[in-house]
Amino acid sequence: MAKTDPPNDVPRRATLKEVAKAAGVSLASASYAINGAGSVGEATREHILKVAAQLGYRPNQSAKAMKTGRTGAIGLIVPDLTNPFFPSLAQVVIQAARAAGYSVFLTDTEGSPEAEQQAVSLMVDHGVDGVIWFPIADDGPVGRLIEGVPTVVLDRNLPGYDVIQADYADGGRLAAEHLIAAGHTNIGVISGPHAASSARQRAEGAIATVREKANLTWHVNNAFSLDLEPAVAAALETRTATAVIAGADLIAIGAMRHIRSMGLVVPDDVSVIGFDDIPWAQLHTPALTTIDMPVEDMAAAAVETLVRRITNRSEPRRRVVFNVELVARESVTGPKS
Amino acid sequence: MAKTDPPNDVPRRATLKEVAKAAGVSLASASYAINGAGSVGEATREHILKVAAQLGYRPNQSAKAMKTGRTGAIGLIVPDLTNPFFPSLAQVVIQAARAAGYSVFLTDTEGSPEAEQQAVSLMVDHGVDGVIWFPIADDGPVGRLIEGVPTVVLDRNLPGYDVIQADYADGGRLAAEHLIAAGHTNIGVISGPHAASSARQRAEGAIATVREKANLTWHVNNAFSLDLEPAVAAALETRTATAVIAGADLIAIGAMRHIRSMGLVVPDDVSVIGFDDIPWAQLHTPALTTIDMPVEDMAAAAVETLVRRITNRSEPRRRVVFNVELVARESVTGPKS
DNA sequence: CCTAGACCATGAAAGGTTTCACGTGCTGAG
DNA sequence: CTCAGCACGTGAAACCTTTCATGGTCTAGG
Repeated sequence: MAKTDPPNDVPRRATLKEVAKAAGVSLASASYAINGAGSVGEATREHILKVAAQLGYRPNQSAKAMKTGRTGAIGLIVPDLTNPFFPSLAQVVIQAARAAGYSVFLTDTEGSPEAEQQAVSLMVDHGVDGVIWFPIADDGPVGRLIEGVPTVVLDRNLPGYDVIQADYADGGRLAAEHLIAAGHTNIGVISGPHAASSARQRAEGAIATVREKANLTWHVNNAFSLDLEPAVAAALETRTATAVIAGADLIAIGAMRHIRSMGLVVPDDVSVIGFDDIPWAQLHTPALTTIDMPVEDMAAAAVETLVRRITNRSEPRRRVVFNVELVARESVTGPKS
Repeated sequence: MAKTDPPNDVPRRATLKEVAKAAGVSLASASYAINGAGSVGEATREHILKVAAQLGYRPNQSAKAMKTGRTGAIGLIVPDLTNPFFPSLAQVVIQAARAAGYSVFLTDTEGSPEAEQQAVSLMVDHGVDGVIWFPIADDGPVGRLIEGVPTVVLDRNLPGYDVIQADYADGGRLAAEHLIAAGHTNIGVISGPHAASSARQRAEGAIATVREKANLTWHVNNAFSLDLEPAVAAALETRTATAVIAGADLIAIGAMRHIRSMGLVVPDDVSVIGFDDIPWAQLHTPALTTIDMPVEDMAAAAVETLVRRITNRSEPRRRVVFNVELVARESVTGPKS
């Protein structure tokens, strides 16, 4: 009876040593040839490359990582994949990373700081060269863990990190102006959780402008997603506002559903404006007027910044703020006369 | 002038050797203590653990991987993150994987076989313990690359792999029955690209049933997403069908938009039924009747199967088929009398 | 009191790669 | 003709861990 011989269904990948031997050169030369570094004669290099290809050589990344300290992986940490904004972001990040030769660990923190903590730690332990982090809240214990790993922070201005943001305050302003220009004077604001600076900025931008040029009928915060907080529902039900600015498209959509369930119609009875321009926004009926930010550019900038920092840790910190713009659709009209 | 001293802004993580030295034990003992393997006295183990914690020791995964051949990472390959079906899937996979101690490399193949090829190869090179793969088409060159890496295939029945599927044919049947029960006799079918067996199954299930109990007015395939193929638009414009079965919710939504742009209303003029039950389906106006499959269960099953195969490569192949169900909403009514 | 084992602990090899420091042999300038 | 220097190659160390084989100490049974 043969004892368990090496399973031949799992063809071990060729090692560099084997390539070197097969090519009749030293390990060092093989390495140099393949990495294009060192000094190898043109003829030898080609020969080695040919042999390597023949053997189907693929470098063992773990070993490589051990020597170089580079894993070729980056992490992307987002709060909630269920919010369509994030897949859009992830898609571009993955694509850009791939172009730069990196693979992407994706993790979803489920909106919970504990999960965020755990996720990040798993990721960092795993050995990533850098992290793109879209924090749930402004800060928290996670910041410490990431210490030592190049990190670019999306959407929030965390001191000490590279930061990619959009000009939310201006977005809030734009939204308010748009409504005011349409003739609204009684405007309500629903904002996201104020633990997040982004939500604050959006709200503050809107509120400041509304206060200045119209009436801020009410302001509720801490709305999170499609399911409306009771406070939000209550505010909506006062029917005192003819227009609503929501801190996110998801919130806006939730609000519109609620409004409809009250027997009112958007935009005839109440105008609604959102934030993010998620893909559904234009698919919704009525199509949602919203504030659009250049996700693609932001994602690309994030990757680019991260790669830059990975390759040169002493880069000066960067903070890039992208402009937002209003995209007018059907969910806003003038107030009922 | 000091020559560039070791950068102290990047605190090198403690190595196991350092822990061992600090604890006054051998490297081996430290390793055993931390991994809970080998034989270490209770007292020593605790001491080592304490020292390790103090030093903030985190094992170097690359080194570990090199010895053990396990990277603790799995890959998830999906066609298109923009289709909300996939983020839902990804979310559960990531979560389940995390629970099992794995991190997830996510990659989006942009619906293109070349990108798929490149993505997979990058991933495999990177060293993943296994792959969950949602193929674009039924087969192709990628299959070869994955050879040697444990793989579970989602949605398509690829021979030789572990497979997780939903019973699409039955879904098609369900959709057709539903329409017929509502009184429709002229039914059109729009299906996805027939290169994908899933699309074929959906269509075949629907068509068989329609043929049997009503009239198949027309059938166009190769629809892909929101943007309708000209052929699809043309079919819709014949206005010969009072109900349409679409091979995916995204297709259904695209169709509804087109129908509306023709001045017709869903469901009064045309009933529409989709496939997938993506989150938008219920948010859409009118809410979309669709075939729901248990994404969470499928994702969890995929991870579980993969982990099983990783830890025991000689597991028998599995093929799990999940039941689908129809969720009735607003986009279907009886035909106009 | 002796010895077999149990129990702990350790040294050292191995795993695949990069890279430093060095050694050849040749070219071309003086 | 000599020798500096270049181009090309190589041996070996180092990266951090796991794990095998081995050795020492102590206990308990005979």
